Amino acid sequence: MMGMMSWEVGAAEKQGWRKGPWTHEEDKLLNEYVNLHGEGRWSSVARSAGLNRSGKSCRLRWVNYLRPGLKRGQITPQEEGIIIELHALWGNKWSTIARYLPGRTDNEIKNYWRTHFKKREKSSHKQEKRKAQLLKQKQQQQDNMISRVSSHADTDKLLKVADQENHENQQNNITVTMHPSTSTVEDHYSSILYHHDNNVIASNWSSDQYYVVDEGLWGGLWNLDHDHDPQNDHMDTSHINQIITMQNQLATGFTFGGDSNNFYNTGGYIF
DNA sequence: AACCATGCCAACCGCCGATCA
DNA sequence: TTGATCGGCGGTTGGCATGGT
Repeated sequence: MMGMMSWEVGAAEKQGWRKGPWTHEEDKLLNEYVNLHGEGRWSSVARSAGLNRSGKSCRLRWVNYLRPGLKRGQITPQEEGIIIELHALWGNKWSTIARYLPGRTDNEIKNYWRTHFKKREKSSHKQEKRKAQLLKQKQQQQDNMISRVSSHADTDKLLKVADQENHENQQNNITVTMHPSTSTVEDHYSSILYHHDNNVIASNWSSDQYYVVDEGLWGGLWNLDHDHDPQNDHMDTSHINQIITMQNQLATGFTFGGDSNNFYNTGGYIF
């Protein structure tokens, strides 16, 4: 990456860029410049504003500290709940999670998570190994599912896929439906629900989520690798909460080690 | 009072993908 | 097509504050 040297902070010292905490004067210069010319072109901001800082450093300072509308102070219990839920959905996608917490930065959320939840995460490290094993085992099964579903382009065809799945799963008493809240074909790809005796036992929501049903019951592992981007599909928090509620329902249907509110780190079968 | 552990947070690092000439 | 540049991301570090011994 030699071409990146002028941008990389790692080269800051070689370039003579200043490092370390920002001074009030530097903040003032950056603020004035961005207010006048807008965000972007960070490397020229550094030069034009008379800042002896790398463009990357300027961007970071603006995004995490100077940007208008940033919230200060402690993360509220409500916000914590959202962080927990969205982390359960997407893992360490801090910038994605931050989009659902107005005024909070990805850095802030990341720091908060590290401070408050990292310890709990460690305890489930062993369980992660088990999950990885399961993942490998089921990869082939999952690939088959992806190729089947992604070959269809509209809802009718997707419903046929569901029928096909139903037929294949008849022996196990498993039925397949589409999640009722979906409105686009893309959503349908990621919203197939699996039922057993009228109970939802698995779903395909989110790229990073693998919902494993009780091994004794079915042994299915599904992940449609739907690359969910909240900016593109305009999903709001209430929709997220619907999904989370659904996930909690799913969780209670599994053989979980902890309560459904804490399934994200209980070593349950969602990961 | 001094030391240590821990929490917190701003800032840096390294990498990757998009864009552009 | 290729290399340079830019923007953004997640991971990590280091310094300060605070509380306990």
